[in-house]
Amino acid sequence: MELAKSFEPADIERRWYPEWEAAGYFDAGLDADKSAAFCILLPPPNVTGTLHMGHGFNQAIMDALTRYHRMRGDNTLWQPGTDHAGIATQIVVERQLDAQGISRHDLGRERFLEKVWEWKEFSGSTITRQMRRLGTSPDWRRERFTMDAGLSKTVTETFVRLYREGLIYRGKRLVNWDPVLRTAVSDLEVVQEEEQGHLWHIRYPLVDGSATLTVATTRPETMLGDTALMVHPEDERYRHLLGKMVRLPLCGREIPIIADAYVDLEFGTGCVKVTPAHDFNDYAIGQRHKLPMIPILTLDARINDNAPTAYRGMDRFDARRRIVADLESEGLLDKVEAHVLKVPRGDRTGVVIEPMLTDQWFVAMSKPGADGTSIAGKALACVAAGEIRFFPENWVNTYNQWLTNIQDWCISRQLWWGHQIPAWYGDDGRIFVAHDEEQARADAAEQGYHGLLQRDPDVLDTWYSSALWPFSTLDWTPDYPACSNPALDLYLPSTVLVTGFDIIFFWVARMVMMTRHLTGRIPFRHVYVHGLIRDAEGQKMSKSKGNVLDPIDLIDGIDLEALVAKRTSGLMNPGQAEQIEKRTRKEFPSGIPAFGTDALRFTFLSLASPGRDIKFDLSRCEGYRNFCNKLWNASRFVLMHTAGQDLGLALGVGGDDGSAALSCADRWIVSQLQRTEAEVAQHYADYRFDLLARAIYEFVWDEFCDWYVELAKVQLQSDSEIRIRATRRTLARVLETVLRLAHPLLPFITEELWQAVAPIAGRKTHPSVMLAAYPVAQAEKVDTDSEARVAQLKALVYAGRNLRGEMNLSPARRVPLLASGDSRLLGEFAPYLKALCKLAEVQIVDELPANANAPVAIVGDTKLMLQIEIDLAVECDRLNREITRLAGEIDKAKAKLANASFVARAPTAVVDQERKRLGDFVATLDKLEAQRARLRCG
RNA sequence: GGGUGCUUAGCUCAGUAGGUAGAGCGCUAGCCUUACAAGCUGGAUGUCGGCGGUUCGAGCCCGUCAGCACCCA
Repeated sequence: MELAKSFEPADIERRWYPEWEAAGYFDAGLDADKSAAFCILLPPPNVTGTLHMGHGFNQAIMDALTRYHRMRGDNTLWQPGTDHAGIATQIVVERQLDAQGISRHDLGRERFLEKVWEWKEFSGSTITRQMRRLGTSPDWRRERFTMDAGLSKTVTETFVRLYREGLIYRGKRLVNWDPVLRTAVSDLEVVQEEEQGHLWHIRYPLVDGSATLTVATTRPETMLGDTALMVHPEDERYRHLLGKMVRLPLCGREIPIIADAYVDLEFGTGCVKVTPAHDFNDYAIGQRHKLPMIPILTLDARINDNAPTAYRGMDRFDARRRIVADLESEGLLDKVEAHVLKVPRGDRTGVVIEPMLTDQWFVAMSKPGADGTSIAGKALACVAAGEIRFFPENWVNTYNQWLTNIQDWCISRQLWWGHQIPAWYGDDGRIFVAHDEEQARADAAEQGYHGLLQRDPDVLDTWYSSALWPFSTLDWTPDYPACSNPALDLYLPSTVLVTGFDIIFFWVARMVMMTRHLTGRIPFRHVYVHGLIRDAEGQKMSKSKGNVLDPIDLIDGIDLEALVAKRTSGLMNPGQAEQIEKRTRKEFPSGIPAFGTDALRFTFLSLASPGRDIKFDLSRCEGYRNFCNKLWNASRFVLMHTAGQDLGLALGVGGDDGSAALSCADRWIVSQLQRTEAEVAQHYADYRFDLLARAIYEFVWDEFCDWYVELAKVQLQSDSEIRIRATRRTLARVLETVLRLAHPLLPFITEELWQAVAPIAGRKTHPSVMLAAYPVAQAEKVDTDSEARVAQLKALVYAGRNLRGEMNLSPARRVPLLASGDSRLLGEFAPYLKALCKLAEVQIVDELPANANAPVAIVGDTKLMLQIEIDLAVECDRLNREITRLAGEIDKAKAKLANASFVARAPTAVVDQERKRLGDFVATLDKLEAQRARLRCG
């Protein structure tokens, strides 16, 4: 088979993926006889668009793990699927309709949902197509969607169970309300952002007219709903006013002055207004002091009829301006200060969130369930007990801290896209939670209600169904564990969850809580938490910043114009287009070249250092594309010298042409390979993909290509057929092993090369490398003798090359070398030295000629002399520099050894090592000085 | 206010038994050496954020300060 001169990924990728998939190689392993099972759940991508770099990163890791375990022979499942992403998806579709001038209300719920399903089909298939481009190997036949019938059934079942257990309840509470979406959102969906605002100082007159109290507020419009003023109980300034009434400006209502230690004496005037219906802290205070709650906003954040007529129907921000103006004209505005405050905004819409008193459904987090422990308590316990481990470990703190201070989870959303809440209401307000309407009706009849039933129109928070993902995707049924299935038995819990730290709360903690509570099992054993992919400047990638990269564009390449067009289209704020274009043209003046999937994956894995975000660096990607090319060309070399040749594969070990024929170099590279294999296994166990990638990179490039292949070239010139065969065999087998070793990181190139190399190496055990056995280190092949000898050889080669460099010899110029030292060893090394140092010949002598004006290098007991006429001054200068350097090292070593404390307290091995270093330095120095004397340097 | 992480070569980052500071990219000199110019060979570049402590010995452990980033309230 003839390989192209350089690595061309596109064609290879196009060919192999469909073949793997069609052959069923990704299918779940369900072999009950195997002891090991490995499972990863794909964090289901949202069906809101396309994959981004974060997905690529996340999936490169998961696919490496999956392929690794599959090759190790474990029962293996990578469970794929997508998430309906309630709010996000509904927004996308609504925006599309908006562009046609249609609102969802024009369509009605049913037709709107049809539109969303159409979008879901389109987006879902885009995502899975992109995943295929990344070479991922999940079991596509098991693909699930959070709103599939089976998963929806699980949602309903668990909701009913938790309701009956008293852990899901409905109630009127103050919740985070997004007035644009007109839905409640959970605490996690609100981001607090620091913004420049104002602090308005407003005068509230006492009813008795004796004085006015000044209150500082960041939200003057909420005063319409004030039901008290509040001061600190120990605040001397106000103590005499406690219990008195003030008149609420603009409204005329009389409200009391109360005391509560919550008040910060230092902030503002030390006197604050209390609006229990529109502020979370005030809500708590209102309950403590039994204050009335007066909501003053409608669900779209306009002033409602509880307010004076003048403000009714006004938008909250218009009302703010108007109220401030009115206060000013009444002389009640004391002053306005600039003030930095935290503004709550919806993470999807960016709109200011309004605390709003509404009826919602909640999951009780810290209330004990039927078994006496709470859902959050269970989640804390299984991590504390070590059943679930985090990598890196310190994320446990974040997890614990959140669960310890957790609030009840608001799970109802006033949306259409999602799982509709299985609750039906009677005309009398009674609630019947049931699996379906029929059952609700039966329940109602049993309780004596025979009237109309109306289903709750709301849907569940997307994360509710996501929380069930570990078992819902494995076809859990309500009869579990009495009734199960092989996949559920094998893969719950899964082995490791691979995810970014940004969804530890949203998803990880909730999966632990729900899975543990509902199935009694933990959802997964390990949680590998990785960082976020950022742009080259460390900025978060986002459409609005115009700095997103599409992983597919790094694979296929993209020209500048297309990239600019992509980044500037569909912006929420088209005004940003110009700047985005400018930046893009500056950062990618010639677009992005095609790196191929393997290079991209290798880049992701190399950058996956724990506890660190990733500034994505295109030059790294380029470097790993070059690495792929290196591997490709090394394989070409090996194939050139082995294809159609006799490798002596049939000959037994120990025979004439068996392992006895292996040279020192052959044994050395095999030995290094074992060490690399062992190292790789350890890095997989520790989830250190950065070190893993580097171990493979260094073995392939630094040891195999730079050294072994060069040494093999010499051996292939040997006149011993036995030696040549052994070399061919070593080349082929080491390469074949490397291809298997690297396959989980570089699936495509390794497959393509393995198909050519494995048969030659006599190792075509399977139709695909992804099914072949993963290499396992064999301790008996570690050969410290040959390692030491090759280390010596390397040192001589380095010394020879260095001499050439120092003497400014052109690489084309071949010169003779004289060597003195261990003549047996030098005899063995001579052919290698000759080739690797580009020498005309290597002559082994007892003593170097005394009076030659030639450069000499000292390596241990060996002296190397290049036979060239040189400028005496240059060589003396070089010797002097080397002598000075050594003298410095000797001084340091001597000082260390003269330190009695060091000799007495440091471990013997360290002291011995230091003595040896000193001895070596002194010996080398002596020889250098002798050489300098011979040359009669000045 | 509470918490976490980071600060090592020009850039991006490794350095997890405390024992002679590393890689890639970039820079530089020279090479189309029959696997690879996406390459080969040689070279330069570091008060390991500051200060203090523990230790025979600190990039690594402890304390403290500074700067940056993020999370929670």
